[in-house]
Amino acid sequence: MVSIKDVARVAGVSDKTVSRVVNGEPNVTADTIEKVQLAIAGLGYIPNLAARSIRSNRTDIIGIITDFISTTPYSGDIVRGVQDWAGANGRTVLLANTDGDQDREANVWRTFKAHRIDGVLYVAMYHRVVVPAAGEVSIPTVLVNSHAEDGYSYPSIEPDDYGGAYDLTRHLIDLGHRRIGYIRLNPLLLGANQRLDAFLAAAQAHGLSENDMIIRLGMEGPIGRETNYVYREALDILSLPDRPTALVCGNDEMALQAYLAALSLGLRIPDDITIVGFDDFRTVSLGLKPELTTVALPYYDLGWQGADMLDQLIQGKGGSETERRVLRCSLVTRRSSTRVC
Amino acid sequence: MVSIKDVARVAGVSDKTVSRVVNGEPNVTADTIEKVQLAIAGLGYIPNLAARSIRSNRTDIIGIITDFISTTPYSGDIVRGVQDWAGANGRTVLLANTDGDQDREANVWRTFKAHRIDGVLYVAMYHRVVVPAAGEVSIPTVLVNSHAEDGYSYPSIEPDDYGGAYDLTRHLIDLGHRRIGYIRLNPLLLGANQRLDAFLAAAQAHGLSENDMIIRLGMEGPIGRETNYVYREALDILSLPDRPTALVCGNDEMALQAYLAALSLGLRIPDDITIVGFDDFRTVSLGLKPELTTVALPYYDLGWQGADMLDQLIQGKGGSETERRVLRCSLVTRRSSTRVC
DNA sequence: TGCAGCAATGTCGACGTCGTCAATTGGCTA
DNA sequence: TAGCCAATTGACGACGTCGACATTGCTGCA
Repeated sequence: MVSIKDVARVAGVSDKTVSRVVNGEPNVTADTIEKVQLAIAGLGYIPNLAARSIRSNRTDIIGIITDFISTTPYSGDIVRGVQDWAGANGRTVLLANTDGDQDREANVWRTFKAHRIDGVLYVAMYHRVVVPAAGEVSIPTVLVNSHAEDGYSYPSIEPDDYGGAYDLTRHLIDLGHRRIGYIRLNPLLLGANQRLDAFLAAAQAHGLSENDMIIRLGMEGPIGRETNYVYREALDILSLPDRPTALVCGNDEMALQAYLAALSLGLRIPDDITIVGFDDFRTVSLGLKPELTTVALPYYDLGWQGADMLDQLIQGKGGSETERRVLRCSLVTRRSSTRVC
Repeated sequence: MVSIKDVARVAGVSDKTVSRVVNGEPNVTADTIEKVQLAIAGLGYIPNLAARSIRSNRTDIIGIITDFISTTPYSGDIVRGVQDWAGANGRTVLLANTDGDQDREANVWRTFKAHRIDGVLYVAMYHRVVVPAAGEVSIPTVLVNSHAEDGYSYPSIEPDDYGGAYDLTRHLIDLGHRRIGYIRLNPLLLGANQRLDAFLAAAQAHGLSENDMIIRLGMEGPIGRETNYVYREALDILSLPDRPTALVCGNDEMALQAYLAALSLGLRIPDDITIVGFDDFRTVSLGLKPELTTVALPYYDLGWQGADMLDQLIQGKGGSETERRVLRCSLVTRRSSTRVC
């Protein structure tokens, strides 16, 4: 591998001068710069970041740790957001996945520390934090899509599930729906309760009573191995004598099953039944016909802004150690929801 | 950060002896080993891989470059396969995405070279290769989910779309289907032609004529911004007077739209119409009711085995420079396909 | 003319690790 | 008892880069 000294020799200057040119330091003659750049281009020299890092104690590498989320379709966007931030800011991204396994997680932290990375984005599906302290030094960490357990304090960034679900519910009420079905997410998921609470709060705030709502559990069991009742429950709700006019699903994948149930009962969407989802998982939300009214989770921004928060933390900018940022989830109105006539 | 010398001081030995213990070299007293390990544990020492790498010229880091694929739901499994391989083999994974942009791609290669990574897995959706030679040194590279353009030779690993589509078609024929609809993928995709060719070959081999097949284009246009005709075409095919008994979709997302079209026409799946997909994208294939007969793409294995091939290449094991590996796609029979009565 | 002041460039060593080779110890043989 | 060998341990330098500091040469001004 060609080193800075090779360049120096070819350019007929000292290695330090090459270093100056490479790092854009001042006080180098235009003439010298040209000589050096010529040599660099000729030799195809690329600075060795490892060597640089052992001097500077910075690697410009950030790590992403994912748990189960890497098996879900969502994760891609978070990671992409981080990558794009990194690309725009001269950083590189190390990726590791734990599958929710404690030992693997401990290993990942060790590896990241061995690489002396600058910081970690911990992307989880759970309200849960384990940051094993392998040694006393710990790495700046931002939690993405989750927040710290009580008693721990890490900066975090999350979607505002509550706000999104509230807006969604009000959208339905504004359309005149007064009898609404609701199929719940797996209660283990962080967003499950927030979404349901917001639904109930919005409904009550607009004068609906408990009798106006039909709430069913769509899934339960450990993440990745849950039992799924969605289709059955959807069929059931939609077959009720006093069928609701709208059906809210915990997420878009549940909405897919609700579609299938509705269609197989001969119901038309949205004429006979309004169906809405949550997540704006586009494979589903745009794949369904009519396209699905849902709430967009800001996954990409979670990644991008999470990376930005992490950067603040690394730079030691004030206040970021405890920041808990929440990103808006915006209602996406499509053709699956309509006014009650 | 605590270094090997700190450990040496605490343990009362030389840095070299600590190095020996850390790397499991022979000829160290059990007594010394214990002293050193005690000091390591006490200080929380973790070896600095960057420093190690500038001596050894190996980083044990492999890079993944993705293009558009990172925006598709598939990529996750490939990446997970690579990560799991890396975890099991003591490597770390650097991740970068190009969004198909030439400049970004060139940058990514530069960055990877700057990190002196051992090799690259280039994960693409296209039959297309650009490996810009920034300088004369090039990094061992394996193409995943694509292969080299004519004239270039890189090792590659791909799914056997042809074989999978052939099996799928024969499955339908075995079930007695003699009139079959087919909705094509975007012709830009590598698998599109292979799947169609296999379909035609299997059909002809079993005595079907061109008149028995209704072939439509489901999508066209640049990746990520294609126009989608699937729902319309599915409605059209299913409304034909001599409706086919089975409908083959280019992938599972297309099958989703076919389901919706069929159901909205009041057809029951599979009683009135058999529908099959391709990919086994589980959000869809298991989310559909009845669950979808499809062909599983070995994405996870593509990642794992791709990483393994890359490792061979890095180690310089013979023959691997031109290997072109193809992985079987296996038919997954579920309830959406049934015998014609 | 002499010298301060500054720009341009170079020398040297340190970062953390490990390969090379030398030094030390203890035991065993002749 | 001298001599030898193997096992154990340490001293030192090199990897590629850059920070601290030194050197060189030139300009401008008293």
